[in-house]
Amino acid sequence: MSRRDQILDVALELLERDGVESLTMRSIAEAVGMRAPSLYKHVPDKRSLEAGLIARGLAAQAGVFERAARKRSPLAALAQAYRGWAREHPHLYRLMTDGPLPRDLLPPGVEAAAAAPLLAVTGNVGRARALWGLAHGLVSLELAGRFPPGADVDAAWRVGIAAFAATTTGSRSRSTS
Amino acid sequence: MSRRDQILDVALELLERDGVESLTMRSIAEAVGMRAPSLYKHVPDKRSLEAGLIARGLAAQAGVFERAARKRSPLAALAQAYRGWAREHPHLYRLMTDGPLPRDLLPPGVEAAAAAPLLAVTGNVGRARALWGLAHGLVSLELAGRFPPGADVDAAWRVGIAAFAATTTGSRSRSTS
DNA sequence: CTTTCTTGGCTAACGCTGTTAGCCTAGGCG
DNA sequence: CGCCTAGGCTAACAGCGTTAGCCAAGAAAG
Repeated sequence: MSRRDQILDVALELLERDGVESLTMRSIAEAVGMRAPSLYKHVPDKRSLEAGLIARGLAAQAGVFERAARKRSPLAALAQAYRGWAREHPHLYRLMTDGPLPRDLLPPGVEAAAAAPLLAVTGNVGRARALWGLAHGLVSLELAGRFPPGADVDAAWRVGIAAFAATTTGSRSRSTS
Repeated sequence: MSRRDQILDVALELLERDGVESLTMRSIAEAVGMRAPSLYKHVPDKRSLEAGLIARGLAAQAGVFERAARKRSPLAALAQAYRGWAREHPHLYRLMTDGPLPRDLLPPGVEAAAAAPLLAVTGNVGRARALWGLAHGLVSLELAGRFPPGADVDAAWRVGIAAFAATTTGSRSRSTS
């Protein structure tokens, strides 16, 4: 295992435990057992380090989503998988979704791999993006604590996926854009 | 106009022009015509200053959304108003939605005022939150540049609101939670 | 009218951030 | 054996939010 991967391991652990604003070059370095400037012998800058974490997150999502898409009611399973993964990795999820994707630093294909199951289940791009919007929006609002405490978030999800499920049967493959 | 309001004016202008990472205490102070530490004679800290901007954003949204909710097809109009406002004030929108709302620093009622039209149009809380999730998710993905360049975001919105419109008539007032 | 006190500016500085420059040492290799 | 590179180090810089402490102008009180 390369030193870079070891740094990413430590950084990921730190991120998931303490959140994104505790992920500093100095804290990572200390956890690895070196001083901050030495990190730059293995990683060009912090943005690239974060991109490494994002790539891992996308790869993990891809695996989870693929499995969900093979279940009996794939749309609901996918939605549940999306929300579940986000709640298990809230800090990583926020790192992945706050701010634009560092596409220039990502291994090619990893973004598409995470999106593929969603596209497969929904059938067309418009529906995929709408469903993605719904899922990301609900997750994002939930993680940010925007819903009042005690709000029935499950109910909102049920309403949302019901709406999409209805149009699945109601107007399947109407537009193929 | 109090000095605090004048500072908020300048900060808002700065935010909307240059984005959230250019909104520093020193840049605000310079634009106002003073040094950074002097800002603390009028504002307790940066978080409270940002809360002031968020409050203005919520108030502005409330006005826009109320007008949209009175149109002929309120759901579509509301969705369009939501997206339109976010695109007109992308930096403020991100400031408002990245991270949890500073509810302790917000004038009471302003959050509810912005949410009220959505609740009125959808009828019940579950639907309101699902639609909010959809709108926020699509806006957030669009502003973060998550969709590939040239993606038909309009189509995704059409699909999304169509799904909700369908369940409006199909199962109106089924759950009243 | 004078004295006192509050308001609102200032500079200097602290601890934090990411990052760079430059040094040094251990180990592989011709 | 000598050299060169890989990978550590310290010192430092600029910029961040923020605090301490100083000082002048003007209001307020006797």
